[in-house]
Amino acid sequence: MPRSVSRTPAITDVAKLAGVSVPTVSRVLTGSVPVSTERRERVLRAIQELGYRPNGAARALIKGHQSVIAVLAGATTRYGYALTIQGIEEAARLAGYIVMITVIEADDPDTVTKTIDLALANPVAGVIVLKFDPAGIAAVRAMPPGVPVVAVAGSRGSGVPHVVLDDTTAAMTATDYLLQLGHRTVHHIAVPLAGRRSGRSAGWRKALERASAEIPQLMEAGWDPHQAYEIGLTLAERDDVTAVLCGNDELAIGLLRALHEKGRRVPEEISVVGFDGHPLGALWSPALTTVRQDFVDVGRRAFREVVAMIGKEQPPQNSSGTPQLVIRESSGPPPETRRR
Amino acid sequence: MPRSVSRTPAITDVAKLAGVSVPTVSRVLTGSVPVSTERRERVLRAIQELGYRPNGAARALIKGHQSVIAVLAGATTRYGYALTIQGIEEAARLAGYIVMITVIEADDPDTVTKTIDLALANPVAGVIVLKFDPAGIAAVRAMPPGVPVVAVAGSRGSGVPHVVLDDTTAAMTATDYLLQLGHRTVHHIAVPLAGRRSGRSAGWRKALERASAEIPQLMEAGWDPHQAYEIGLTLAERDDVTAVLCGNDELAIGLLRALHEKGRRVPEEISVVGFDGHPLGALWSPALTTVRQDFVDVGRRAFREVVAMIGKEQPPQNSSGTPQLVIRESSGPPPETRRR
DNA sequence: CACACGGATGATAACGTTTTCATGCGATGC
DNA sequence: GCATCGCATGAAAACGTTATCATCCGTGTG
Repeated sequence: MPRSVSRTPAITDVAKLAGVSVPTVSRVLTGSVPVSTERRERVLRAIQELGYRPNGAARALIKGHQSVIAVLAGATTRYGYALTIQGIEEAARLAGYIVMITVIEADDPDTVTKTIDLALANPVAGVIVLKFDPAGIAAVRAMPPGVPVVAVAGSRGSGVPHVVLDDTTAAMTATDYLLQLGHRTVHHIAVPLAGRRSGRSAGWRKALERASAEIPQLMEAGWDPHQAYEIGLTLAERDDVTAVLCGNDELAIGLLRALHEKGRRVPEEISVVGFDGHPLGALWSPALTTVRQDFVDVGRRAFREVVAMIGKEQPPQNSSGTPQLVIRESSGPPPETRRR
Repeated sequence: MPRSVSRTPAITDVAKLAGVSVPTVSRVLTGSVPVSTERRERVLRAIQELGYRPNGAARALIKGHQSVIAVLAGATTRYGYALTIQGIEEAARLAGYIVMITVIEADDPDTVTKTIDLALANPVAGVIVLKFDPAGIAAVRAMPPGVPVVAVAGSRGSGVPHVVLDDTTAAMTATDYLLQLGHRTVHHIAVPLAGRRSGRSAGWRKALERASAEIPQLMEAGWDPHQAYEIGLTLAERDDVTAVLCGNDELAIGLLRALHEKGRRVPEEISVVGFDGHPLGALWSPALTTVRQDFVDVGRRAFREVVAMIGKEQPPQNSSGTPQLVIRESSGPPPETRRR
């Protein structure tokens, strides 16, 4: 009979029931040192009987080394975010780590610090910050020193190690593609943070500059595709717009809807290119041309990097994933070219 | 100068530097007992200087009460899954808890048990299982006794407390709606697990039975919208199909694409209704009629339930969220009615 | 036969924090 | 003016586990 009904069994209870010492039970559990078959079986039987389960806190305390990776993100449900987290989780699980998710909702320093403190109140081995938005930037800035931290971002940054998903190159590829089709210039509906430092907007601008094309006013949308829809309604009235690069596929789909409602034909009159490779983009009519980004892979790389930091090892060579232009139905030559 | 560069500072280091006892530092940290202003300031200064950060494992060990909630899920990126996790995370963070995510990849007992053991090797207060698929069912089954666990599912189940998202009612609502429009019957493309116990398929069947309508063969698709697309290609050839209820919005969009390619008009010839309320569904052409489910709310409810279990409190009254039929462009009366 | 050796085992220390208990001290009540 | 009380503080115990060290026993070697 267990000594106390209310208390969860501890290793001492197991040892007592099995008639062995506490360290022997521990040895059976960890398998670090051989234990005679007879005792091992007695111990296992006692564990079974008591429903014993080692206390993780005590384990973590003595081992000093933690096996939890904290992920800080401004959101979890957006396509790129969710996929990156998936990559982190998968790599972590395979390596025997567990991931903790904490959403950074605001970007004012106080709230961010409070949220980070909550996350870091638990024993974490390292931190991965999804630096895709202002909240992510604030999180990186608010990280206390001494904690291994890696940022995942669309472009390289300073302060902490960055694992990048080369957004700049990706946006240049997409913009170049549209220019080569004959478009005079390419308009751009950007996701937040697009202002100055977003890799996507930077790549778009750089490609236009290199081609000496006119650089139109950047249109900033939020994350909500409806905002791109609203922008699209006004864009549909303009006949100087023949190609639009969107900051992500959701925005592109919002834009497509607006153009459709206004009777503008895609790609005959206007070409639309999205960003990310959202699976639903392929099922639109017209199917969305996009730049596929390997978010899962960047998540895996971030995990490897943070583990290397923990172990003070040399980080693995940080190949940034190659973006892939996926040409589908929503892009083509501009109307002028067609008329020729 | 800190004593050792390599070691992270502990509470003893703070106490030494501040010239107070260890418990006093602890009292400053927890605020449980008043400390004289002078000492409090010395302690805070020492903490600042050392960059001290309390060890969560030691805290968890002594307090006995953990503040980590483990979430077990078959996937994280699918719309409903991601939103449920979002709801859990939000509620948890506000209550001072942190969530750990672990994906259950396979559904064979061995792998599942191993994954759960990995998750439970950490100090967790309770577990929430997303029982939306076979992996989730396997996880619930493999949970060791003694751990507070709540399942989130589309229909009520046994064994552990369930927080439900009344899929059955939702599917009945959608099916009734289509029948009332005049459709002779409603076809159904189901998500996995649809076999016998899925609430969605059950509701669809029940509504047809109640209306004494013919019950067509259920078509089972995976989670990939392309499978619904494939099914749609064959469905487009049949003229006995006038209404299709899909197991989720992604499948519905795959179906819409197939019908569009085959030149079948929606909703004039065929009505399509999705499930979940995916934001992109509203931007399709035609905009997708769907049954919106409040996943975020079910996540919140699951969290409250598991916290109640931990504290042995009476669980909050478990109102199952009311599904909401969102009628958009993809559904309408059947062709016969229109001809009249 | 004495001795070293190796393998299994138990006693004890250690991890870093909070809680409990005891102490000293100034203020208060009779 | 003495006993009592409350308050801030420090010493020590406690949480549950693993690591370290010593011990014991059996075996092989000289």
